[in-house]
Parts: sequence; structure tokens; C-alpha cells
Amino acid sequence: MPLSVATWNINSVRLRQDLIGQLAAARNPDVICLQETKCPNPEFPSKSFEKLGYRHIAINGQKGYHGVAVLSKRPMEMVIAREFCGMGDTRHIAVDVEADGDRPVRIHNFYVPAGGDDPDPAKNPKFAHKLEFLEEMITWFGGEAETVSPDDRTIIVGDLNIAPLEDDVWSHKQLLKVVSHTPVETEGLERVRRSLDWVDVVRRDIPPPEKLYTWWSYRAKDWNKADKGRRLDHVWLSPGFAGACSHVEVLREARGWEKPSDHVPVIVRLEA
DNA sequence: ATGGTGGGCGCCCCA
Repeated sequence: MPLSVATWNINSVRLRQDLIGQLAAARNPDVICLQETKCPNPEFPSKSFEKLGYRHIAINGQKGYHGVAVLSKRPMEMVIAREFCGMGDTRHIAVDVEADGDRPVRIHNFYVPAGGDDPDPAKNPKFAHKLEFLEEMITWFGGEAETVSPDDRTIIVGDLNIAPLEDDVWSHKQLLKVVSHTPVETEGLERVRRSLDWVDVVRRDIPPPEKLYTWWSYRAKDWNKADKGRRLDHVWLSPGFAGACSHVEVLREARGWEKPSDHVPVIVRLEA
């Protein structure tokens, strides 16, 4: 049975419960990984998702900021919710989802810090935190978390808050000094990816020079017409598992839904 | 060069 996995920065899970219903109606993914739930664990609206068939739920939230969650139709076990950079932020959760064969699919769901406005780590602690977060992803995945071997079935999803390629932004030149597309970030994210040879399956299936975005600012007058987007949301597969991905989709239409998130879902189908 | 919008929370933080 194919396993479809969506990742979506929902920008308040309580305010946008109905949008998750719309995603379920439109594409019915087996697993939905959420970021920016902005919801303490006791207040998480699990019931409304159970009604949609997502009976297995793993959450790592806090009051006001950040927060990640995984909703699943298949049985699932939470593996860990790691605190990165010793900041107390809820920016990661990992789960094992039941799959074909004897091994589960392991999903790491991330919300990487946005990094503030000034791309100078000496002046802007938020940007320094973002860079430190990337370094910790490298050391953690290379060490205690897991050393990915050829038969592992691991995926990284989430809002990584970096648009790595020139065609992942509306204007490479104009965004080189804008946080999310500066060389220190795009090179940092590329080092994370290469550290274990993760495969960016979305760009494998929809390669450059095609422009591809997953986020459009709320501040644009007409987001669709201006189309000044960035590809901040990602799905990476461990190298031995990359062949299992049979389809990818960026659900651009979700940006036009009523009371939208500024991010749209990215969905992959895995033969697993 | 600036300010534009949106969410959470509580008179301002963050994206």
C-alpha cells in the first residue's frame, strides 16, 4: 500500500482545523506533519482530526510559538522529540509509522528557526541560532540519532526556512541578502543534506530551472499574481529509500483557500 | 527606503 506523507506549516493548528479537513478532502494523505501549531499539548484539537480518520497523533507543542505534530491514519509510535540548541523550543518530533515489510518508516518533522531580519550572526542572535540549529542537525544525525544505512527508511520533512536553490526563490539576485536565501544558509543546509546524502525528492521530480515555491508572504497585495514565493518546506529521503518515492506534489491551490496559512502542503507518495 | 499582513497573547512578541 502506498504511504502518502504531507508536510505543512499550518500557522496555528486551532485556527486552521478546517483547512486540515480541506487537505484531507483534497488529497487524503495517510500522514500529515504540521509545524507552527502554536498550541500547548493539553489544548491540541485531537478530536477533530480523529474524526477525519487520523486516529494516531504525536505532538510536541508549547504556548504561543513553534510546535510540531504528526497526524496518522496508520499506527505510529513516537520515537523522540528533541530539544535543539538547549533553547526549550518545540521544533522537532520523530515517529515510526507502520509500513509494508518488517521495518517502519521513520519520519523526522522539523521547524527550523526563521532567523529574524538581519543576516549577521554577530548582531542578530536569531540568525546565529538558525545557523547553530543546522550544525546541530549535522552532528546529531551523524552521531546519536542514527547513522543512516542503505536499508534504512528514514525521511526528513518540515519547514526548514531556507530556499536552497536559485530557482527556489522568485529572484535569486534580489534575495541573496535576505534571510532564507543567503549563501551561509543555503550552504549550511546543503551541508546538512550531504552529511548523510539525503535525497531532495521534490527537486528530483520537479528539477530546476522550473520555479517552485511553498510559501508566499501575507503582505503581498495579490500573492498569486505577484508570485514572489520561496521554497521553504522540504522532504528528504535517506539515500537507500529514495527509490520508494513515486510522486511528489506542491499543493499551491491551498494558498488560495479561505483564511490560508502562508505555507502550502508538500505531499509525497512512498511505495511502502 | 519603507511598510505591508497575520497569529498569539495581553499592552508586544514572532513570522
